[in-house]
Amino acid sequence: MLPKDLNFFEHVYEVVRKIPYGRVCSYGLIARYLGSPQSARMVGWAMNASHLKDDIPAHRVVNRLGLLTGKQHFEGTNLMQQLLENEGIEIKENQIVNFDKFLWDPSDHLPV
DNA sequence: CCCGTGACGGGGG
DNA sequence: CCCCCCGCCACGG
Repeated sequence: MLPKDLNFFEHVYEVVRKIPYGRVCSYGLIARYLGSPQSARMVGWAMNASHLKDDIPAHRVVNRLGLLTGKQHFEGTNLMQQLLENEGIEIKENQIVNFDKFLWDPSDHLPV
């Protein structure tokens, strides 16, 4: 799957929809799972466009260090953090505490 | 058409 | 910790 594929965004959305409640994933892992490891930016772009759809848990996508780099794109000043905290994820200084415990890698749970 | 700008990530200094 | 460069590519000016 290449980002040139017109359905790249849709494939990203399919993966994001499968991130379990209370877990998070990174842009890079999603790109890697889709066979386009260099296209993490496009995953971010897909999230940017995802606000049109209401069935995509975009708050569960963070950067590779567990930082809430996308929070500016959510309403208000703290919606992304609040949504994650509602799912039992602790955040300190914009960073998910015990990130490795919550990280969900699609390659470990979804078919190739 | 070129160019700057990114919800990114890896590499190097 | 800081910085820069590169690959990636959609979008707007």
